Amino acid sequence: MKLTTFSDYAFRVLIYLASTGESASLSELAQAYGISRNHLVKAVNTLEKNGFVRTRRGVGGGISLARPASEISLVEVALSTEPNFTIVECFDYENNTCRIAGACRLERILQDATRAFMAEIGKYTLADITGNSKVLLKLIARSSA
Amino acid sequence: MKLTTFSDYAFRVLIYLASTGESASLSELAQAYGISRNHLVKAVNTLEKNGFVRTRRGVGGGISLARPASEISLVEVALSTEPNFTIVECFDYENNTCRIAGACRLERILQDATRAFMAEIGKYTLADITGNSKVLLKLIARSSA
DNA sequence: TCATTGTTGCATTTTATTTACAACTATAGC
DNA sequence: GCTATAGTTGTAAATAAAATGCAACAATGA
Ligand code: SF4
Ligand code: SF4
Repeated sequence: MKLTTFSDYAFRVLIYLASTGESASLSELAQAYGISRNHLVKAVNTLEKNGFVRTRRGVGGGISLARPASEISLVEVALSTEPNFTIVECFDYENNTCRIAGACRLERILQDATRAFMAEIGKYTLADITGNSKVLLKLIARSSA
Repeated sequence: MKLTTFSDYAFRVLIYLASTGESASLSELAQAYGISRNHLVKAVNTLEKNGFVRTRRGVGGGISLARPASEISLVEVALSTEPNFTIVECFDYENNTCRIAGACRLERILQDATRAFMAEIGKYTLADITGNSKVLLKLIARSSA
């Protein structure tokens, strides 16, 4: 069970933007985390399409938060970046082949468990996880030096 | 985010055994769910190694529960069949490359969320999800006919 | 007009998962 | 003991999903 690194990259972008409080270019983000610019492209794109960040092309452009960090719920982010939450095949009603789907009580339990997972993440906003922005930025600066 | 079908197959095996209350052969299990015998082999093997089922070779052999269904916690099963719960890369301390690991608050939140997921599953035992064994067996019988 | 910076779509590589297979060992019954 | 049954083991192939790379493009500000 894991999230895609795609989702995690999206989180890292948001964390960076909220920590600096400024806008940043794709290249800057890539350098900050030591990951290829290409990897970030899609993540940033998805964030933009879902209204979490604003982007501006051209000189002086870049990526910035579209709303205050305190209004960006972590669960919303996860829901929009993660391709799916099909924990078991029966969750995908259309393609299910399991013969006991419908009567299987495990299905419901796994749904509840997934909801519990989401609820836990939903307790926090981007602001909650960037209160220690100085430490975060220091770590990033040190590694990217 | 998803569990491997490997884990789900393990659950299906346990559900079947608990529902019939008898032992079953790999072939019988495969036929019951309409999945290839080969797929089940590893799942059953893992279940055996973790003490959930007992196996007997030879004529009249087969697979049966190693303990009462009421003593088989669903979370234990998931923990032993799922290859890992590395939600994000920093969970795997050895191979982590994320520069903010350690200071990142998201890490802790995701750990809590995972624990919440587990706790939810841990509320139930195999007995809890096979109270409707008749319905389950009927569904299986109908589809495998 | 130009350098900068994000956008888009596609191709490739890599990894994880799923599935298949075959030779092997144990068991029960005759 | 022989034989059919049934699980065991290790490996390999196929598939699917994710991760990564690239290049041509479009917008923007100086
Ligand atoms: S119905 Fe039950 S056994 Fe079948 S896929 Fe869903 S959870 Fe698994
Ligand atoms: S430290 Fe934070 S950003 Fe880095 S991998 Fe862990 S959760 Fe993701």
